[in-house]
Amino acid sequence: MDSKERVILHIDVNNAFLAFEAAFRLQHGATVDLRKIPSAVAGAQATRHGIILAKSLPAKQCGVKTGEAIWEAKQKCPNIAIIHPDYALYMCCHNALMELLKNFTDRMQIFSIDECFLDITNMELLGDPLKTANEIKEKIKKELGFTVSIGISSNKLLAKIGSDMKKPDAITTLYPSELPEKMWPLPVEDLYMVGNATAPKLHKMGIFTIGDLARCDIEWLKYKFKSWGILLWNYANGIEDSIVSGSGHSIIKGMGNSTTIHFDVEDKETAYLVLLSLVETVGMRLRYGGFCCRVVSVTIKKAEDLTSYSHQRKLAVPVDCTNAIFEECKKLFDRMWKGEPIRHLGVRVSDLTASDSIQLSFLEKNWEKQKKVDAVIDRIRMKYGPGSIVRSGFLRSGLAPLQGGLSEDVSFPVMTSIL
DNA sequence: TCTGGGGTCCTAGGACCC
DNA sequence: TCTGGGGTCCTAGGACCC
Repeated sequence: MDSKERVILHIDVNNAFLAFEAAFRLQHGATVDLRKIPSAVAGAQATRHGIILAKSLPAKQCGVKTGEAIWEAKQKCPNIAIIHPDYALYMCCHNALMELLKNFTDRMQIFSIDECFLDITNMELLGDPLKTANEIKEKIKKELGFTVSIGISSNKLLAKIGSDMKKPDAITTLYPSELPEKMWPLPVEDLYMVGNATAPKLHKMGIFTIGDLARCDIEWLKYKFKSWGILLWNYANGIEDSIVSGSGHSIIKGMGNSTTIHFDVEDKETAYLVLLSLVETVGMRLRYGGFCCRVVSVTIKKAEDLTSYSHQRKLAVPVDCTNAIFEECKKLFDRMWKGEPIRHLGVRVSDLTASDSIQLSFLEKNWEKQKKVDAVIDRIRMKYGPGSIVRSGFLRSGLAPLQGGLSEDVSFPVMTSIL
């Protein structure tokens, strides 16, 4: 039995955040299309969130790069228009896009806020895959007002690489038979999973194109990079067979919340307050999802050199109480902090279990009373908004009492090395 | 006026057990 | 006069993605 070749599409919104803004503004009477002038979506400099999140083509032509600071972008492109991000709008656009795509097939995997895989195997009734892709592309442009790039292949990896090859508003096929001609001449850093650390190492080994990597001895790569080497070799040869996993099925492994504080934190009390604001949100998300966590971790990013370090601890019993998590965070923080100025703090919980299946332990502090308090606070915030109940410690602190989004916005199955 | 925030997976080393 | 060796769990850090 030979299994039939699959047909996979990868759909990728071009310059997503900027395109969402542009489309929304045009629909609401704007006369200028942000995509046609030098522009970018970037956070506020005053609160030290000023990096480029998305940019227009004219800005890109000036040399503006995603991830760089606003002042750098302005040096290259003095008249660049800066727009502050509106994540609620982006989630609306995301939802609208996914709704539209659902009409083509339910074999669909949401990959990020602006990316999606469709499995259209056995849908010949729609005609040639190119025709289907074109139909999707035009429908999105007409109904949602932004353009996408689509890659077509027989697996997710190649579809994804394909969608990246021609932009914007384009369709590219990248079937295995096309690899020598289309993919192997590309620089090795264009390969999915070859990042800033791996690329220089490969270069040192004389590997500069994806083809160089594909023709490498796999044993040598294995020796050099362990399991990573095998993955790289497979990817360079277009080998990848994960399924398009239907939306919503992926199991969440952990949740985190972190923030760059708009001033350097130099005392413990302020750090505690920031940690609490982060835990408040994580705790609510945890309870909202019906989870308890067993591992709590705290990350500190130093103001001095922007490097970070973290500590974590596994608890004897899973918890979901804001205070329980906060207590642990404080202990972790005390254990690790050496007194240097802090730019950024993060809290993360993992090793999640369903909250209805946990056992009470007589050894750990009993959090039953706290659970009830959390439940009441959650209900009030759900009904009257996150700001309706605030801990008094924040009142004159100049800090936000809750940090980070309360995401009904599904956390995405996000990128793993096994696509 | 320096560089965000949300994820996943892998590895190495130490503790501890048999 | 010897320090083998396998296994699991835990933690810190690094790599990658959007």
